[in-house]
Amino acid sequence: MPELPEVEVTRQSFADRIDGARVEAVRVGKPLRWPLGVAPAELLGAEVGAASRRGKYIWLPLRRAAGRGIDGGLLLHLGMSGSLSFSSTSAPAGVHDHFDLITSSGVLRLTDPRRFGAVVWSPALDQPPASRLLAALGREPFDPALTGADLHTAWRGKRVSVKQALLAGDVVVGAGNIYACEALFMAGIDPRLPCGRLSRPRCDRLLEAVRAVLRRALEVGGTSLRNFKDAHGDPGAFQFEAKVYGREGQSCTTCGVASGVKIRRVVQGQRSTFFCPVCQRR
DNA sequence: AAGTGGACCTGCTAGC
DNA sequence: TGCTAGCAGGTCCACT
Repeated sequence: MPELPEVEVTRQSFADRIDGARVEAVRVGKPLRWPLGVAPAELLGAEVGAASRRGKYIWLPLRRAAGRGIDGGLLLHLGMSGSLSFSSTSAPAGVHDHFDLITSSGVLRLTDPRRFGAVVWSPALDQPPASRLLAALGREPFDPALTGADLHTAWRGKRVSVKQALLAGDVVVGAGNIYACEALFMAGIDPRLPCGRLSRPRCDRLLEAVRAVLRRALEVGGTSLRNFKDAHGDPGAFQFEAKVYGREGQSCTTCGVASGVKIRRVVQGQRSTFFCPVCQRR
């Protein structure tokens, strides 16, 4: 579920409420992608700080307080199917609830059927294991210093498709399968084009499209394909605005109304890519 | 070195 | 109705 907008919407939906809370208990369910890396008891009594986001990760700082707890933080990732909820009451844990941080302000709960998500303790963001997990991440899409020239430079000479290059997230983070498809549509670029063949102006346009798509998704609370909800339990609405994602065989909203041009689906790097063969050019 | 494919794990849906 | 194949929002790792 979670690409940058979903992660950010989730973060915003609980950050204020958990800030300053005291960790009272920790419940660990089935194993997630990586081990927690700390004995849950070590966290008890720690004070929670302001949750931040880097790429699709959420960093929840913890501080030793009143002689209890441990300095560091939890790095959370929602994987493919994860979501976080924050509620003042602690409902019984369901089969897919694999981590509860029970605090004086409420319970932060990770629900993740496929368990590709993770909750990893780290002594600091810039120390392992967090630093190692974040090391390969590209720039934040809304970093004002990031320009199309950065994409152009990073992709020079590379043969991977621009769609896969976006998904790789080592130049610019945040666009997953849905938003990469949507951004390429908005920019009018064929997703199969080798990224090294993109002209500088098209890199500018692509970055602008990535930003526009992510910004819009943030505005409407992200995409809820199956069951994404923010920590309040509210779903997003971007799925109603997708122009290509999941629309294989349907008419292109831009050119297909009169001409009957249909959205196509191809597989790139074992992921579905949706595009308009007319609007998106090589 | 860059590029490709497999791995992780579970649930849902379309099709027979 | 019941089974199976195929698909799903991510990303790390091993191999060529």
